[in-house]
Amino acid sequence: MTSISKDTAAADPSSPDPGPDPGPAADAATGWSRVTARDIAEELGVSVSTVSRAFTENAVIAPETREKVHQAAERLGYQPNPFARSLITRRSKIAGIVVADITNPFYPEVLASLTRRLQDTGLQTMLFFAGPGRKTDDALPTLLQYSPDVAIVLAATMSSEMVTACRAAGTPVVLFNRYVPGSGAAAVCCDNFDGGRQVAEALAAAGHRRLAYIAGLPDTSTNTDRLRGFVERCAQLGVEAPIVEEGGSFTYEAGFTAVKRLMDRRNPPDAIFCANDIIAIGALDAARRELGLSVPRELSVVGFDDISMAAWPSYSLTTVRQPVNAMIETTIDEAQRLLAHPQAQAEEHTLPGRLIRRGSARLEETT
Amino acid sequence: MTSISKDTAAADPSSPDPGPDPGPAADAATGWSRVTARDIAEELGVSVSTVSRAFTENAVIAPETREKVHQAAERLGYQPNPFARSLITRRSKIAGIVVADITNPFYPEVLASLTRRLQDTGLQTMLFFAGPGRKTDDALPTLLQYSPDVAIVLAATMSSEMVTACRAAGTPVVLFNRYVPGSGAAAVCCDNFDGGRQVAEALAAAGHRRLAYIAGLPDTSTNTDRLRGFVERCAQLGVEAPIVEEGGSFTYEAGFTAVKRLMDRRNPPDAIFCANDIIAIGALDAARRELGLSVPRELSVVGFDDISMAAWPSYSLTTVRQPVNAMIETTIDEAQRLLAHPQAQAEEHTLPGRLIRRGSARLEETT
DNA sequence: CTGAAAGCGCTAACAC
DNA sequence: GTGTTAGCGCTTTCAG
Repeated sequence: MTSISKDTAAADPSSPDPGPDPGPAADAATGWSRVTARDIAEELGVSVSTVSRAFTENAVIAPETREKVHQAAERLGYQPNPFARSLITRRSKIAGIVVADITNPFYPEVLASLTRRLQDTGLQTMLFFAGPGRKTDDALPTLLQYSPDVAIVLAATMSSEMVTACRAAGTPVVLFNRYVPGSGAAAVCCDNFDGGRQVAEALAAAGHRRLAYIAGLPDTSTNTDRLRGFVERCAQLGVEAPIVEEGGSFTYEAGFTAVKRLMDRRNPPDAIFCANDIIAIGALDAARRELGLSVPRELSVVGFDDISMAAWPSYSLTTVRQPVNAMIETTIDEAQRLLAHPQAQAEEHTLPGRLIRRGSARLEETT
Repeated sequence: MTSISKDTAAADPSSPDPGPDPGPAADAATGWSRVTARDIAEELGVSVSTVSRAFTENAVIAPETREKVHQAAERLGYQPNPFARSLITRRSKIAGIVVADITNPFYPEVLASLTRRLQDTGLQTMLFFAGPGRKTDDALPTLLQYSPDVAIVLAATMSSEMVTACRAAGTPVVLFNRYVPGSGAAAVCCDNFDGGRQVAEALAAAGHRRLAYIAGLPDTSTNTDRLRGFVERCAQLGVEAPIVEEGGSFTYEAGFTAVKRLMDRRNPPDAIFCANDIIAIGALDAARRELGLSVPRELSVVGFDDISMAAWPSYSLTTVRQPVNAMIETTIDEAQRLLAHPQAQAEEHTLPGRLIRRGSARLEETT
């Protein structure tokens, strides 16, 4: 697969070779050497169509012809030009991924797995960064230029007009870890609501009396659903309503500063549920290093995501694990479904999360 | 024969629009539909060439014509198809980025800044993941298919054959944070050798007597250069040669386990220089949580990179800061230079790093 | 300054 | 099964 046209000297009898033979279609001046289907066709004395067919699944072509073409291609270093191809097929074999917040370690992890899985499916990834400062909607026209077979939006909201525009352009959109109700965009999420409930339950069962929530970016479904589940379950269990402290964003600093405000209150909480892991880690650091608190003896901290850092001994963070791999599979499936059936109704998928008990929260009833 | 044969008859003066009025792009607000240059041309009664010229810098076209075209384009939601364009211009306006190790938080940070800066330059990013398990060389043929205007390789080595293949295909390669001597690939690195020297100097000056180095991935220039600078400077300063402990990879776990082996020795070190930050953080965690050591009183730990985590209070890691932004600018400049002058000699750029003194190392002479 | 014509490299009918 | 013929949407000579 690594071969490049090297020793194909005999191919072109007419041209006086300047130095080492660059093979067919070489442009010595620019350094450009791109082997085309025609080069292969001429080399083999077949038509370009035949060469094309050799590289098309389910094309009618004699097996031995295909083999011959593949060999020649290998030898001369030919690969079909995906741009020319997609001009006709109207399939770009490209997935456009929009990332809003790479600061949160959850997303590099997702991005890596997602891209890899996409590659396995034959889709290459084009990456677009939105915020901060750049809205998702702004990144999308550029993305749409490339008419990707699917647009996957990580950690960001988008306007329903934009979703409509994408669909009009034939590009299905799948939101990952967000949903925009009524937008018509497909979405794949962890069950944030239930995750919040699980945390409330575990914390209440362990006898925590005064609960708090450190919020992330307002108006995001992840943030509000986790909170809603948490609050609602507290109410059901007869636990006093949690204090809600605005973090403002899903960042380390948000958690770091919020926890200090929280513990400054007359009546500080004995357990804090954070909108996500990176907030929780910030909170943990501030609690221990700045406030000198012993975790979990004096304060329990719970996160959400289960990023790899959560398992590090320094943090040993109790958290709700998002089923990332399942979410990725679902995302890819949904994308393929939407691509295959352009008229299909976009679906919102919700996958269950699971509370991972580590050391940052006291979760057994103390005796 | 030639391409224009579709509506020779029907496309006369005022074509009566069938049904919904505005023609090909009803949703002006949403900004996109599959509108082609021809739609604009017909709408305006000009030729496709003119439309094309309106979107080409330095093309000869009347300013008011260009304006007219732009307005129509805006109104109908037209954007040039980059694939069709690049078929002719042989410039894809795409940067191919190969990432090997996203586990190391240094790279998401780089990736984000790099992609953003590239976007500012008018280049979109295609992302390819190599290892673990997938070699860089394997990712490159796929990348080359898209004939990106530049290939940027993060954190990975590649064979010089592959570099040659890329150049032959007209794609300049810039290695970021690695170099492969004699490969002919351009490279942008922090001065790892000097970084190692700086650490040796600071550690020696503070009176540390027994030094150690936790190595990362063997045979990478980052790893070996940092070590070389460290060892060499120690020798010059008359400090006993550092113990070298193999970590095996640039990971948290590598640091975590290596430090335990190191401290298990008869004659354990009192200062450890780690091949990068994430190793150092693993080492720090193991030293404190597993071995119960007080840092920096009983053990100094120094990293390399200055990832954002290094500044967190839990770690407060003393480390050598890589000049990431300058490295990115250099990378982009070098890429553009190589693209503009295909025959130009690829250069290896080395930018100075700086030791950031935080709390994980005792760097003043104790009294 | 603009339009007509000729492709870029490829796939997709349609013949044979 | 394979070749021939039309384009995909665009840029680019080359006339005028």
